[in-house]
Amino acid sequence: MKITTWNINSVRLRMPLVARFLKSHSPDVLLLQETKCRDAEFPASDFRSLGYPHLAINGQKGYHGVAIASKHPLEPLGARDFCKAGHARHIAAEVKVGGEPLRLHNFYVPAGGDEPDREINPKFAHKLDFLDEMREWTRDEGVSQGRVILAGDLNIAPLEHDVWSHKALLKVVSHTPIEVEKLTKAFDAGGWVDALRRFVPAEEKLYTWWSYRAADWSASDRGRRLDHIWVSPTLGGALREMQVLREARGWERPSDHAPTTIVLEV
DNA sequence: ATGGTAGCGATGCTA
Repeated sequence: MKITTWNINSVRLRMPLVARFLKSHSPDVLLLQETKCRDAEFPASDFRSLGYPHLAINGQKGYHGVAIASKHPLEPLGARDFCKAGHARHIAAEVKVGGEPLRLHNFYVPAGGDEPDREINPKFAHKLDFLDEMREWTRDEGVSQGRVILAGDLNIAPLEHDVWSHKALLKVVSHTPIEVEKLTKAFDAGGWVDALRRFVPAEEKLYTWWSYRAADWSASDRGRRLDHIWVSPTLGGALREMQVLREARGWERPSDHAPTTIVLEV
């Protein structure tokens, strides 16, 4: 079972890149964030043609938006409106593998704006509240019980080597101590396994995102690990492979995020 | 310390 998460930054604009990725890597399931279109505008027929006819979509006009595309039938499990903000930032579905259901939660956590102070920046306050709700939801609803994957653009790089410079980014939204603490509490509440770090030690750099604003993103290599795949305790032993497709960041008119994939033996 | 780019959709907001 191969599962990819990718912040696509407009699914309509980048459908050719999605097609290129699906044809070359053929994941069973693709989780997308920042689709940036209403459900009626989602390029469903393109996904059907590519062999991904099963879709669970939660979109909105212009901003945010998440989707799950699958080769295998999906059982929709709905979308939670975190913080009652009316944003499309979560979608869940179940896919059957070998007769056993595998539950998928696809997240797009708020980026949080520029100023890391909840008193003066409502977007940062929203991000912190969103993370608190993720922890409470995980704890109170037993979200990580059974075969479950929580993945997506979590917009936080929690470890020192999830960013190009820990020291330089301590006051930069995505790597501040308060965000890291709240994300870690949500992670601990589920007993989740950090699937990507199972394959790359904490002492090694690992990024999934490189800013559009760099003159040469690859040469400067000032990346961050903003995209994550967490698996439930039950699935930890089933992890076999991980890949961050860095080369996709160098494709024509790319997303600023790279497709990030795990393989599970289930 | 600063400013740099991108998408949506029609002006500034979000990232």
